[in-house]
Amino acid sequence: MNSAPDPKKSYHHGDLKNALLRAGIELLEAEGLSGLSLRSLAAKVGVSHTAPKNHFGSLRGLLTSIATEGFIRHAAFMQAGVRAAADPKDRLMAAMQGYVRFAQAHPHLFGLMFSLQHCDLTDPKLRAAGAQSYAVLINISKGLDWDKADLPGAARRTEMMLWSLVHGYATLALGGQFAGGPGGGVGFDIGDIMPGFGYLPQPGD
Amino acid sequence: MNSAPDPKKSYHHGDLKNALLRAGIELLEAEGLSGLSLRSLAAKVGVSHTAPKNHFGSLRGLLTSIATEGFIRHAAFMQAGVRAAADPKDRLMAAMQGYVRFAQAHPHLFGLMFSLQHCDLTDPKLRAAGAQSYAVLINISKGLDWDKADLPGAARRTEMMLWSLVHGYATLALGGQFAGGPGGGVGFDIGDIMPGFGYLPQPGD
DNA sequence: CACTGTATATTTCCATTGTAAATATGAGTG
DNA sequence: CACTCATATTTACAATGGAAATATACAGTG
Repeated sequence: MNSAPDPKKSYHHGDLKNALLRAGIELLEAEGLSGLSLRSLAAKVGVSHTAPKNHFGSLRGLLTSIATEGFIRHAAFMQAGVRAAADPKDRLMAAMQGYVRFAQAHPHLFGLMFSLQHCDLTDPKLRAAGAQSYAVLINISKGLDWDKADLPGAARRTEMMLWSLVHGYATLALGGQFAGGPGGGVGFDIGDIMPGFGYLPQPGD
Repeated sequence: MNSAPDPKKSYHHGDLKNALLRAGIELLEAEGLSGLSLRSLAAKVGVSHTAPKNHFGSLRGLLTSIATEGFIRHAAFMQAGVRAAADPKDRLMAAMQGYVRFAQAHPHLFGLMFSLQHCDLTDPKLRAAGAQSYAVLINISKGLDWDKADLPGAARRTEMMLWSLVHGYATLALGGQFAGGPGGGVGFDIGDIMPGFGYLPQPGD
């Protein structure tokens, strides 16, 4: 009846891969990347120390899967804020602040998601999940009017500008680069450093 | 007579710390962060595998020192471009492009410099070096006129906006996030996604 | 010069980690 | 029931960071 069998009773776990994934994220968020090893994860779940490798191939594979799940949650987190907003201006702010707040609430996960060293950046699932997060920004950037809105490739310029701005802010704030120390006060919100935009009429308005 | 004694002749190297630092950066840039271990570095320099620990305390200490040197080079690289530029608009572009080009030319070093996990972010020398890079952006951002230039804290807003934008762009481009894959084409230059600025008269103009 | 203290470097040793290979388990199928 | 194969475990090994003890040679002092 239960779709998830009792993990204690059987030699075969039944849902070990998902259990490892969930526990892996918990371990990452609790102890940071250095606290998440194949062996510590196995110990936490209560299986042999090579079990994770069976499901993820390697530590790199595990971290790639965790980062993928991170992007899924990241996109959903932003999207929830966007849905709750009324007008284009609020939607824009909701997405940007959602981006930053996710990073602050899950610093280690966020760090892993954009790490250039720990994940397999060519993994299709990871790329697809990352594209989903990007897609949220693409959507809210439609119709934004600024001084590059008349040039060729205006839409792509706007997306890239927004993503660069919010990602840079989130990353630098996390590292305490603005404050002179990790965790120090930042001084300004993402909204305070974002250029003001007008809005062009969109199909459907 | 030589300030750097022949490293082959003596039991005591004489300048081992600097030699380790230089070789460490080489190793990092050649093989990535995973290829830079205390032991591989010691082997490259030709000393015992615990010698690096004597000078840097730990792997973390070594990486922190390398990142510090990275910021020094980063700031100098940007500053050289700024000095070669004539007017404020060129200086702005030179600093921004210098930031991005340094990241592209030294991806592993750049990644380490802004890593949240490998360095001791509280290290005073690291923080001072990072502040030097920030200072270059602070200087070129003086007098920039945009739609936040009338609000309180305008100067700090402008600095943070520029740094966020250029840092986000450099990071995302390095990870291939714009292109759908690592190393893929980006599409637009940093200048193409930067808001246009006016210039306010500065003391000394 | 001889003696000694100290910074520098090496040797030895250990716990942890990722990974490979061989082995064991048991659920599903005929 | 017997067979099969995905799933897990056991065993083993090389590499790493790090601690502690030891060796080396240079600088200062008599």
